[in-house]
Amino acid sequence: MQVRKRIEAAASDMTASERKLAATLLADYPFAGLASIQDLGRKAEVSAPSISRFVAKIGLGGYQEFQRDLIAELKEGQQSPVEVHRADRAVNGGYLNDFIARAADQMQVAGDAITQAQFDRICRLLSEPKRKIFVIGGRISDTIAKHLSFHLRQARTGVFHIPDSTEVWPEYLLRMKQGDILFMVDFRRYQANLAVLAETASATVGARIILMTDRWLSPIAKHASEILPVPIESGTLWDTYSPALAVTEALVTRIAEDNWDETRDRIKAWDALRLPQQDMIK
Amino acid sequence: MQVRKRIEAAASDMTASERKLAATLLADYPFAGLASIQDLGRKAEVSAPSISRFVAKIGLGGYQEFQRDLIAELKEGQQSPVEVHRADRAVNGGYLNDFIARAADQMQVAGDAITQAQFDRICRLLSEPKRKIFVIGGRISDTIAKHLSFHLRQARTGVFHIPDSTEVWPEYLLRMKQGDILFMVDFRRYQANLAVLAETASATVGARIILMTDRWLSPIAKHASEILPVPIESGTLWDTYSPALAVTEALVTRIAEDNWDETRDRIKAWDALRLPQQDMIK
DNA sequence: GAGTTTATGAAAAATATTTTTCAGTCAAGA
DNA sequence: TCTTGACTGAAAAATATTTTTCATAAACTC
Repeated sequence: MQVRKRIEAAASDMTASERKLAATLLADYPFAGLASIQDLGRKAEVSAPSISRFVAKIGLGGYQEFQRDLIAELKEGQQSPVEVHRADRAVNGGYLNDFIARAADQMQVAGDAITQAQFDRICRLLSEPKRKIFVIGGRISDTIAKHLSFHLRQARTGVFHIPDSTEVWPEYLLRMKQGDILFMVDFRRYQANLAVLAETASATVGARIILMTDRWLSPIAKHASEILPVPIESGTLWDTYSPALAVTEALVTRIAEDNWDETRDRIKAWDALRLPQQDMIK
Repeated sequence: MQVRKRIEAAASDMTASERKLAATLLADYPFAGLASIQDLGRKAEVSAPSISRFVAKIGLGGYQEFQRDLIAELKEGQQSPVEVHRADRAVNGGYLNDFIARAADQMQVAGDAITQAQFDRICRLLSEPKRKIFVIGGRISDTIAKHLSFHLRQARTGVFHIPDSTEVWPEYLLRMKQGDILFMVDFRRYQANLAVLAETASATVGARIILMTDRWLSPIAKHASEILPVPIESGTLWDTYSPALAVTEALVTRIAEDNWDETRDRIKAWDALRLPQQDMIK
């Protein structure tokens, strides 16, 4: 139940100081309740014990629980940017447009959650030629990981995409050296085997792990030295990976731009090898 | 100064656990910071002392001051969410945000370019249980195609992802019946072999081709009965596939929602088979 | 590879916060 | 006016929270 409702429900049966308290609380709801019990006491001109009793009276376990509830409400009620946005353009509707608007908003959120410095740092790490780069993702998110490794491979040497099958993992682990990068993408419905891989790579080999994950943080987080948090809630049945893809693309594009000379040469060389085969079809 | 800005400002000079902390904080800003230092520590997989030091580093007097600031911001922002949001955006620029803004624009374009009627029609085609669905993409765009087939497979039977290697294609072609769907994703640097596949499938087998492509229209277009045009120019060195992914996600989400009962059952059955293996790792 | 620096968390200490106890106050009724 | 009972806050006690200290581990440098 909402805290506000609880207060209203108990209103008929309140003492003088409790009413003072209730008024103070509701006058600046829910922020007044976020101060310490002392501060709130001062503000409402009521002693701390009265507050303690009040909180018990409205059926909560204690002042801390009371605050937790308020925060939860606030978070809940926090009008998501999506809603704000949608109100903005109320007109255009349609399933697709709606979906896209949400995805676009989540992308914005991703942009805000990743600092510029972090972005630069990760680009730099992925650019250093001495480090090898190993890339892997989860069942679904491997598509994102593939995108990364594919483009990274055009910009530099030493990029390996680790296959799904755990059987060949040791082979890749053996190839890793200290300081090499293991870039992992893991979104919810985290895979236990990826966590094991992370553990091994960081503990045994000394690889540096860069993790792209959602806000609940995959268990890999504890081994990671860089975390790229990306929102994935689309407000629908399934998650959206568009923000993750956008961030990935931003990374690889930046890296390619920074190393343009090498990238251009590599693409050229690569095309020369690929084109003759391209039309080969039975 | 906003706490978020403080974090960004200090980002260049952070240790590993501080970065983890920053990521956690920003991923669920500002609510993550409203928990107790212990809880936050648990969430970010970092010790309480590290948080204490972190808070000092970003120039605040202590955890309590940090929380007070967050609450003040929250209260501030509550007044006029839209304005605050806008203001935020304007300031922070940077490569990533810039990139994301472009991608978001392109997504809008995609939304406008696909009519609601077409979107619905394609969803319906992909939902009809009698038609089998074959999916394939180009070298890079197969990422998008994989996403489609993966999710589609959760909503229905008879979904096949055609592998890269041309050698096995005939096998798939033999399996196709008139009226089956061949969903192809092909962006510039079109692959000749895909065009051949399209030609064969439509002329010989009588499959219906749905094509997702960019505005230059892949050579497959002439065989396609539905074309989903998606913009891919990012204004940078490389193209962006975010709009394509967003459209794909919109499709599969809509389809799953429309066939929710079946989808739910399939996912459940699927999980039952998958979970026991999930932890299987050497 | 040895030595130095730096970062980290466990434990202890310090601090802040909340709850309980308890004595005083006040109002209502005899 | 006295008694009774409920309400209140000061102070103490109990808790929870935060910060400091310190030993260890990791990373970096020469």
